[in-house]
Amino acid sequence: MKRINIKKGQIIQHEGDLHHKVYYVLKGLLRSYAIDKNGNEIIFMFAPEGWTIGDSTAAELPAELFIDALEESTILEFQKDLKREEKNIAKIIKRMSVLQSRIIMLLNSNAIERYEHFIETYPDIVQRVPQRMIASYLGVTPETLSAAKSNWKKKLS
Amino acid sequence: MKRINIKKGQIIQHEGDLHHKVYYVLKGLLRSYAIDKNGNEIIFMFAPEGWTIGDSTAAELPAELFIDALEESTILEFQKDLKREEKNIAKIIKRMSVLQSRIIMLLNSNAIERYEHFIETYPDIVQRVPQRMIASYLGVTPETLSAAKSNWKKKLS
DNA sequence: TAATGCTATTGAGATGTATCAATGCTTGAT
DNA sequence: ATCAAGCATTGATACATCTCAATAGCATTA
Repeated sequence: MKRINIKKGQIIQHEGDLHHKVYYVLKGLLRSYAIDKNGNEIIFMFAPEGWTIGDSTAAELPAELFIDALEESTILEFQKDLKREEKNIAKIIKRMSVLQSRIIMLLNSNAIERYEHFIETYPDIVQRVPQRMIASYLGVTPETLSAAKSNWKKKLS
Repeated sequence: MKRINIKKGQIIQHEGDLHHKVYYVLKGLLRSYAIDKNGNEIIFMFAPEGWTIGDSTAAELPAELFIDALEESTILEFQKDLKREEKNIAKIIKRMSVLQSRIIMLLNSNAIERYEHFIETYPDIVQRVPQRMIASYLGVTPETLSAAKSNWKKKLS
């Protein structure tokens, strides 16, 4: 276990890396993301204080995602270890539920519904990341999210 | 642990059920699905022989999904049990990887790319379920999937 | 102060997908 | 054999989202 300070923009896991580690965020904000065939960032998750990131893939497999810091952060780095993960089995199953809910949301909701759900679920993160990254997390373009918000406000008034 | 035969169409888990069980498929084909606000089925997963279904949610939480049989099936029913799941931690983490990949696919691919990926990944299932259910799993309407396949074949020739 | 880069917004037009209706096909039941 | 139900396909139209370009705001830096 190692305590590490990382700067904004610093990448701590590259796609294809083999030796997996798990990161617990003490302070700051990290994200994981993929790069698609057109070079676009696809944001998979955000990890603020108290979250763990880098744990959804098997240690034998190469990482599919990059992980970097969106703010100056302090993290704890752990070696991947089934024994430890066994102790956190309840937490892992809870995270599976979250992934399941997100899949169902992606299967049947539109841009504005996804955004509403996001701000309800992660109100703190909304303030801390650029809107274009939220758009990426939601699976829409920044322009679409902006327009959807605009229509949404009109409707409310 | 109980061995159970179920008929095509029979529902073995209802949304909102509290006491969770896990089902291992010996023979046949099951699926899990949600019903959205418009009454549409949203298919979350298929489970043919050798698969486990009903394990992605915490036992304390009410089920979000229905589970039923798409073919006459034989299953083993287990009580949910963290001790047993600890032994399968590697399997659970592998399933998390699958969910992660599916999310990334839903975030950035269109109907035909999703379909291509599906038939490569689950070639056996394609033959066994109606196409409208595959469309639901992919997050598109049956009409869109049908049209996408048609365009796709034209492109190939 | 001015200049640069990053971001959010807006609009126009193109593309993808949904909705609705009609048709023909297959399957299972009577 | 007939009938009914479910399914896949097709086409027309509406809607959602994407792409591209222009603009303005804001922060950082020269």
